[in-house]
Amino acid sequence: MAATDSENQAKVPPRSTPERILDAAEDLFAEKGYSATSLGDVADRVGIRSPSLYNHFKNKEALYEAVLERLLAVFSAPLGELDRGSVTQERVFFWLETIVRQHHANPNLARLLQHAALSGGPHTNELIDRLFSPMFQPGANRIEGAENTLIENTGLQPWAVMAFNNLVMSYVTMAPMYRDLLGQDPFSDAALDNQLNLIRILLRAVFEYKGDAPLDQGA
Amino acid sequence: MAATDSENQAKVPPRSTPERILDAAEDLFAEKGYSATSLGDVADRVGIRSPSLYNHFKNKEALYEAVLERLLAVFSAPLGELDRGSVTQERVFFWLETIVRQHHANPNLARLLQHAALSGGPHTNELIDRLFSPMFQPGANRIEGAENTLIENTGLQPWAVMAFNNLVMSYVTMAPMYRDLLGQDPFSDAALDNQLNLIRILLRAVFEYKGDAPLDQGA
DNA sequence: GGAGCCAATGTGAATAATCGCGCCTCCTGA
DNA sequence: TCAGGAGGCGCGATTATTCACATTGGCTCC
Repeated sequence: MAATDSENQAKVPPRSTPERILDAAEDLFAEKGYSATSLGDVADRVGIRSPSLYNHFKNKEALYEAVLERLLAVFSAPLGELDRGSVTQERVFFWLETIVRQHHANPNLARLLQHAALSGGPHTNELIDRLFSPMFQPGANRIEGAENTLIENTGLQPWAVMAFNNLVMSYVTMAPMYRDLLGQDPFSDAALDNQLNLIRILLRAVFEYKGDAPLDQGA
Repeated sequence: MAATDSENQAKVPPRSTPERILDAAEDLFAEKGYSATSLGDVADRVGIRSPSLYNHFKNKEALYEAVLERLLAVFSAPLGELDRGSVTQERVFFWLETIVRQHHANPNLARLLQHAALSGGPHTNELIDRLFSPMFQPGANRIEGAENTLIENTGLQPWAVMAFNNLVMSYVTMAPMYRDLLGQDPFSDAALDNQLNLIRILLRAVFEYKGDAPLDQGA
């Protein structure tokens, strides 16, 4: 039903100026980080002069906030979706798959978050809270369907959550480095399948690990 | 004998000015990235004025190169160490453990690399080659001790290499975000143990995965 | 052991470019 | 007609970089 684009009606023919500014700013903030992004670059990409930006956003920080807000709105939906109901291996995987696909479709949130983790910047703490708190909520990620010793016995559960999250996000932020090494466009459909397959394998390990037979040293 | 410093310690060589510049620049480049780091910040941290930097380094880019070179010298040794001999699960784990410990001891390489992956910067391609090529060398990472179907059948081997590498590096670059959520200093010894335990579990999954019983959809 | 010298290393001042940002004017379309 | 949105202009701060200059420490030669 989104097929009303180029032909007949008034909706969405050209994006509005604020939207085009947000688009450009999102890409640039994600690539260079907050402080290294200049408003001149943003304006150039939109096709206007930098003072004109101030007709739409109070200042650089407000523009950054708006970019964050728009990204968070897209990603917040699936993040809280695992809270309700029993957490089975299948549900976790489909939850991860959703997030992976979302990051593939728009890699900018992961990139922005990585910049924030490295260098700080405005609203970093708020950003962390809104993205990560849902995942570490007491009750979230509580495995009920299986007697998983990983969670209860070794106390590694939050570490596993962190690891899988890092896996998904660092794929986006680091993949360009592997383009040559993998011999594949990291954002192609085939690459996405490969990444999902590997995640499935690793997820099985976490779910089925019973704590027996450590590699070669006492736990 | 040569103890003319403060006490009678044998070794307290006061770091030379170039070394102190490199120390400061490494921290700042790792935190803010190349372009967002100002030479004034570097000079301030050393305790000199920024023009004095030019007595020791040709320009900002040369300083950055020197920082990279010094870091690569530390990390290049274990990277090529897996090339020779059979690749067993134990050897891979100890190899990973070495790298993890090195990143914990000096997180700056991972941070610098992450900045380069996101924003580019001088010598990024060279940096990628020198760090990642050894891992993807034909012959490297060739599992001989076990009949691992992951490698040969599913073609996921380079993806697994990439995933574990991302796991190690993104721990360093993202861990600060999890400090509150994990309730632990991510760079403490206890945290390091937890990370190593999880890596061990995931590594077993990759080694022992035989390709049977995909989660719930045909391979 | 001075006198002279040079290279190394620091400094402040100056330059040109770029930055975020405010002011003010002009154009356009409803 | 009129207001919103774009551009021109410019201020003040910061950037990398250069230069002229002061100070040092060690070297040689008498």
